[in-house]
Amino acid sequence: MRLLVLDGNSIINRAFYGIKLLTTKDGQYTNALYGFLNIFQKLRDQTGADHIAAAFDLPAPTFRHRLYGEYKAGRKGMPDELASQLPLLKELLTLMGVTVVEAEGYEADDILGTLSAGASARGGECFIATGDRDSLQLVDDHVTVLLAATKMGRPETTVFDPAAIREKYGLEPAQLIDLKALMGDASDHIPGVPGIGEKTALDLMHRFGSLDALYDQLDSPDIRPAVRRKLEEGRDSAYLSRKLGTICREAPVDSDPEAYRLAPVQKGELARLLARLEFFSLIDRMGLDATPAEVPEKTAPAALRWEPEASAAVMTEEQDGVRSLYVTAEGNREALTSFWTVKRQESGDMQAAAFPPEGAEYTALLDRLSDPSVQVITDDSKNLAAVLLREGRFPGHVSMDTSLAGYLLNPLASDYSLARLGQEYGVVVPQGEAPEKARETALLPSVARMLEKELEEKEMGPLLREMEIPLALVLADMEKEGFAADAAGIAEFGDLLASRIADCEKAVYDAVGHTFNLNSPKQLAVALFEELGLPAKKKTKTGYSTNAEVLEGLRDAHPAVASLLDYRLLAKLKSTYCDGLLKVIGPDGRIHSSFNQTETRTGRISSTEPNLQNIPVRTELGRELRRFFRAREGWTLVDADYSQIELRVLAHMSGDPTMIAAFNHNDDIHRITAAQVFHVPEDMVTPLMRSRAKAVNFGIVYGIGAHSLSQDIGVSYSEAKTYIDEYLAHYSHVAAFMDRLIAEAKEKGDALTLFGRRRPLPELRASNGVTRAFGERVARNMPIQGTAADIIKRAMIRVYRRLQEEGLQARLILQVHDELIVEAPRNEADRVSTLLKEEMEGAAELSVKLSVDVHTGDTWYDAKG
DNA sequence: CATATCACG
DNA sequence: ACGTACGTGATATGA
Repeated sequence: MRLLVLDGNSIINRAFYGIKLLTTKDGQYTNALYGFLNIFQKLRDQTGADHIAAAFDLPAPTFRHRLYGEYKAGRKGMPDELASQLPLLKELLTLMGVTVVEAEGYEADDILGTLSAGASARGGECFIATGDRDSLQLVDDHVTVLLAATKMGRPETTVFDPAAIREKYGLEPAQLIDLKALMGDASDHIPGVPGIGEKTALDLMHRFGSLDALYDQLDSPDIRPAVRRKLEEGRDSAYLSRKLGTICREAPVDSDPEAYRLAPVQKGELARLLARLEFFSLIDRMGLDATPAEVPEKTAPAALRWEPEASAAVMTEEQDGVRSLYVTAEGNREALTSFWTVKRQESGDMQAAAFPPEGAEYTALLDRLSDPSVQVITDDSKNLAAVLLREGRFPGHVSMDTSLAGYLLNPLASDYSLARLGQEYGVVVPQGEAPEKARETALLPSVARMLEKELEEKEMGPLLREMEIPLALVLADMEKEGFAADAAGIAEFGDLLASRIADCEKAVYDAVGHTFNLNSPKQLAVALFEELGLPAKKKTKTGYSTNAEVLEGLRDAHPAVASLLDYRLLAKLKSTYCDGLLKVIGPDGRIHSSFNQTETRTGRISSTEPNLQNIPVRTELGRELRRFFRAREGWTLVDADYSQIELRVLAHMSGDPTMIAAFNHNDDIHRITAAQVFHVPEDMVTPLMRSRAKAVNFGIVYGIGAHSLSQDIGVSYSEAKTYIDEYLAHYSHVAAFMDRLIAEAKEKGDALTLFGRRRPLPELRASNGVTRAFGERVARNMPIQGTAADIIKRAMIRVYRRLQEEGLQARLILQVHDELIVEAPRNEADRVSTLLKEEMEGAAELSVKLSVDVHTGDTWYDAKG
């Protein structure tokens, strides 16, 4: 018999503080539950326990509690974010067959004491799992404590049996009670003997063995007079502490381990609760088949019948004269692609079929996918579009894309696969012999219906159909086109960097006196702050910071620093850009980045493999790289970027007349801001004033704080605060708008863009002030950044259509948040420039004009104004 | 696999 | 005891 007793309160506390806050989409906090379950799994495997109990505090309700109904079991001093997880934890444990043990007026400790005593008395083996050292006094030959601690941010369990305690303290487990009676424990409100700390207490216990023996021999010459006096004065406190520190072993709970034999796991219920908590990985890890009981009847697929040979099936569903085609596609740029299609039969059963890219059926399928009278429902329209474009087809009419819909409904998630959405919406992957991909495909109709409904409720249908789905086609085309890169030029530039890097490296080693790994912040910190004795200014989680800001401050303190800064700059350019880009130039001499449409929390797109949205521009040397991004022979690049789009969005959304007037005045906004903040005429604005005003303008968009602004522009906190106050006084509608954004986000639980895109803000309900402040900054920033993202998405669709309508060969090839790049035959360049400006400026009707600057050139360097 | 750093808007 | 402006992605180190 092996009994594992969990100290529920202690472990959930550790889990809560050890893992950053997590919430489900409806705002239930889950981080502590997640951590607890992971620890639990580990402990169960480690101990091989067949009997498990989980003990929780249940303080006796006081009169006041009863009177005012404020009493909440075991929640003393607990933040709400944690308290709300406690009942769910007990439910989870119960479903896993674990007995939850509580006794009114007793703490978890007392239950640990009682159960371990019971097990010990019956000759069984008992493990106590806790994060609290108190329980060490319970250790004996039958009782082991597994102490959970966090070392260097990593969870670790230390095993304490009697030998381990002897080794660590030189005492028997039971003597730990007396030890604590002497030294006290601030966290437990045990006073101990005032003036006696851990060292003295341990020494006294080693020499006298117990509290009683010590006080019996208080006259012993072995005790220093100062210590003796403290002991005399603290006698009552010591004995009181011993009483307080002794864990009760007779709590009114069943002490027979048999009572805690693991009950059968209630699989269905458990899976359903875990799904509600969005712990999908745990469902798999626990070997539960995700079979929630509450499958919406209308959308529940029956068992999937997999008929590999039944490929001639017609995949359309006809309703009110509209033909629908459900399809998922797999493949990538290089590999051939097959389609999976799904059919809902008369009987309601689902069928999935694979179409390899050959034969008449495949061609027939392509025909249907290109037919604008068929509405296509898919899980990934960008991929579908990519396949069709590669086949030289034009994509037809996609009416639903489950990943894009899932993203609009919750941009905080990270997985929009059918399998994950199915779990979220209670649609089950059918069992059966079919391959997993086919079985997942069968979820498509049900998941699509569920998402459709919720999307309409949240008024985001138009966003899906008129923005995201059309954009997916544009992105697919951009990925297919790619951006021509001059590999030889990049390689040559890399060689140049390599030699300059070697020089810097040598200079640093010479200045420091020995070689080390310059890329290791850890080794670098040792060299700078220990060996050279330079002042360390900032700390990171793991040591001293060596970032550019710190180094910049030390530039003149030691000759190594300047070389080091150069090294960093050059090494970054070489490794990330030269080496990195060379790796991803395709056989066609072009770089085909992936544009991800479901990645960001604000609605922006992101670019990966490689990231073409962070190619250097701010330093002259880095900017050189853009010379290697070029138009193909006989073509040119047309680069168009919005001027101050986020500030214009702010002017519009806030309706601030001063700011609107400033923009319509069509002048330098940072200069105007400077004039107003610093109370000078516009022509008296100095470059310094302008750059500070610019920082304030950015700061406002980011949800400014005076502290950060002062750091950014290097002025005092109070000066930074003055700037912000002046700013908000001048643009008073902006101030009111920001307050309104926060109030609305708090009320609705979401931040919203002008076009109705949402971002849930669980942070606003946090009790932690720092987290809440973050939520407020996001509530201010997301509507602005997100609206700007919406506008450029609209612009991309308009540009794409216009190029098509006008029969131009020019193609969109890149978007960098406020910038679009088109590659055009030379003779189209002028038309394209005009077209870009018109479509981008016309992408939204705001109360300020949208302004776009256009430039052309053979390389990105030349085309970027 | 997390952390630090740094590239972009 | 914390943590200091919004949003991303790639690289290197080191547990």
